[in-house]
Amino acid sequence: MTGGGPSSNNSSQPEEVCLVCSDISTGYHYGVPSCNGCKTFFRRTIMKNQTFSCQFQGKCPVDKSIRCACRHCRFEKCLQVGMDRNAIQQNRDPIGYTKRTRRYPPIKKVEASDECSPAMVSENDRSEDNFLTLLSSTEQKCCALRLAEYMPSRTLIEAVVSDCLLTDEVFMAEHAILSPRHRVTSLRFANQSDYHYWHERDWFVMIEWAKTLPVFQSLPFTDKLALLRHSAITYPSLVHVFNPPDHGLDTIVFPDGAYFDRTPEPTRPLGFNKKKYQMLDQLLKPMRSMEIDMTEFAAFKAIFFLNPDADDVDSNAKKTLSDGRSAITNALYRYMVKKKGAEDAGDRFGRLLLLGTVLATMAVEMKEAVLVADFFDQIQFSTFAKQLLFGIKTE
Amino acid sequence: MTGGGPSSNNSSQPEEVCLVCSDISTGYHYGVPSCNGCKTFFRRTIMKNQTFSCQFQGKCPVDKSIRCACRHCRFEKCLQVGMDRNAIQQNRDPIGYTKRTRRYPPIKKVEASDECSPAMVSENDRSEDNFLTLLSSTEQKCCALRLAEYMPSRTLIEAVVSDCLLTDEVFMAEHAILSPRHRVTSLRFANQSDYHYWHERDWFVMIEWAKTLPVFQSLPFTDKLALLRHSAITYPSLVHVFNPPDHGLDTIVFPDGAYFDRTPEPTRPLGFNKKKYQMLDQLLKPMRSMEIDMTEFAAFKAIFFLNPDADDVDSNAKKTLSDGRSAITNALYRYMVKKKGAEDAGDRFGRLLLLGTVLATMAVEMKEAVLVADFFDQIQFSTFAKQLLFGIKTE
DNA sequence: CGTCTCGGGTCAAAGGTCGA
DNA sequence: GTCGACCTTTGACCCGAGAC
Repeated sequence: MTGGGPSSNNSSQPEEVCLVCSDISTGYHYGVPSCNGCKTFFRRTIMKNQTFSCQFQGKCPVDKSIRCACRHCRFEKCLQVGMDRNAIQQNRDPIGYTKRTRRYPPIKKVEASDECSPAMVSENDRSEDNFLTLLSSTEQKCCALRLAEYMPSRTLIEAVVSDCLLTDEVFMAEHAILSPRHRVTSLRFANQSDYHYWHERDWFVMIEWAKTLPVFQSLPFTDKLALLRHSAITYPSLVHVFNPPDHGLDTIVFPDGAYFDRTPEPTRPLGFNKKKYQMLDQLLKPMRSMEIDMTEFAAFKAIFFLNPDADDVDSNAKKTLSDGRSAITNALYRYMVKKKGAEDAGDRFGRLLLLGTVLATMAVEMKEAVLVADFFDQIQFSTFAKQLLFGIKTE
Repeated sequence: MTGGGPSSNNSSQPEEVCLVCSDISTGYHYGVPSCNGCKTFFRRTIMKNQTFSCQFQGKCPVDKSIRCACRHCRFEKCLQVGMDRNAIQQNRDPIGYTKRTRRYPPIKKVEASDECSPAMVSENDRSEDNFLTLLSSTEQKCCALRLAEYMPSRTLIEAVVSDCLLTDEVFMAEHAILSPRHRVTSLRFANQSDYHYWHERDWFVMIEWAKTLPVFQSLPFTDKLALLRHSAITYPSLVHVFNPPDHGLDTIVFPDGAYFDRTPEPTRPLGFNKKKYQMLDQLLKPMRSMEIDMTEFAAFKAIFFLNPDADDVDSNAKKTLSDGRSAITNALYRYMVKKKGAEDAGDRFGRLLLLGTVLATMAVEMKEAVLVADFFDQIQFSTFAKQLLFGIKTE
């Protein structure tokens, strides 16, 4: 370049700056280093012979981010830094025009990443984001399956090794249809068999859901069991809390109209009531207050399911789980930034992850077999559920 | 072919369609082909910072004919199809037609922009950030006190109600000096009395530390006890893990040279070894790998100490705790953004908060008195420690 | 004859308006 | 108050004259 090249300058001053708004300058315009916007703004104002008036006191700051806020002050600033109105050429021969291409090519640049860097979203980020989308759509299928009539009778081992139903299009088309029994016709206080019924359904769906997770698929069989066991109590709770029907901050209604709330049930064991309050106060209320959407819920469920610190998980699996979890965490965070803006995302993300402590607490407490018994009373579980909750005989 | 009009393309593709409501698109808005209505709706929602909630299940269809039926679902759809909130600009100068104009509130604009504008931080943010700085300096005092000789003998109640030593300049100047006993001269495998000794010291410091927290100060006495009890096991663990001397990813060395690592100790109870592994594998390794600094540690400790879900915390205190915790969470997040950049902050923040699940697990498991006994064997605690771990007699 | 700069023109996509 | 058809304004990008 010839020595005076605008950008070659000194290394310390890589870009010249618009004297009007401090944006990056595109060269000298009307005698002043300025950006494209201020250049065009000045020309237009002169050409159209416009006058503006300031809504305030004629002292508005003019900055890249707010340069459009007050045209009067922007134009004043243009003059003040020395833009020369005589450099405007009133009439010129018209020039040919060309059709321009879309400003937004199919790929969106998104992600606010400041202009300085290449700003390309990394390949890795993109695949994590795609996975989040996938998780969300899987979640919808889970909802459908949960409300269907279909309910297999099988052992835990059979459930884990069998092909995944959620990804079986034929099966889903045929069976994943709302059962008439799973519609709210009237509310009634939930009894023991309601709890049983929905827990069995949720465990069934849980395993089908788990089998869609690549990280889960890659684990050895015993680690799969360990994770499932670890989530046996928390998974259904999460599902009950998140899924409709939503009856406010202190009532959980099952899809068939059975419900429970903070009403104490003195005839039940202490452990039962404690569990109930915990779920309502520590999970239901915060989750509903946050108005978590399906994508966030799907991510949340997966993050806490893929727990490297779950009991009996082999140490070889910890790294896999930890990485899988991170991928989802990061995608979730980016999702929240997009949805709520960077400012609120931090708070929201923090709140959601802190709910993990509640889940962890529930998971540990319910490991005490006595509490399980309290919670579910003396009613018999299916073989499947017994194996899930209490382990497989051979152990 | 550039020759064709912008949208006339081929006759087969006459109109582009709004990805939100399937109405006719008027072009790309906020990154997405969309109609005028959805465009304006999106802008207004962001500008006014509105939140909607769905009356149904958050799955309302959004279509030209019914797009106004559920604003929550319409906005969700906008986000889902990829409308970019970063494309929203600041308020512009009104282009007066005839009547007066409406202005939106200042709008918040944060993120990446950093360098350009003063980016006025909100008053609230600033005070949260200041508090974080304070936490960090308090943490340094805690370290000093921990390594001092001074060790009071008092009951739990006396400890909680007495004036805070950490903020007593005179006391600190006189007593917070490194004791010769708390220097590593040589390493030796930790025995039972080493555990005891350091736990007693850490409990002592914990209470002095807690008394510096305004939120803690504002609580009723019984809630203070509940929080302290809840952190009785996890607080010392955190301190052991974070504080020097750092001997790598699987050894904890107390300041006086007593150490422990993954060496199994078959003569000890099972609970003891389990606890040890948990601490080393689930806390020490992740925390040291992350290279947490003192500010982050200080915030982390406070976030998990101020646990609204701790046992026996009165429901009136939950809100206070929750807010106090949020303030720190937010400040911590902003700190990480400043330190690591917006990109890495999400990941780091997530990792740190997820450690909360480990803490929660430890806290619950150790509540079983039998585990406490296992861990500490049969050696006698001080009155103070007994009250802390097992409760005060009157209960 | 390049090629760099700085004039002006263009139009997709921002934001604003106001009757329904 | 919200909605959205219909405005104005913005600015990234283009063309071309003139200087080197």
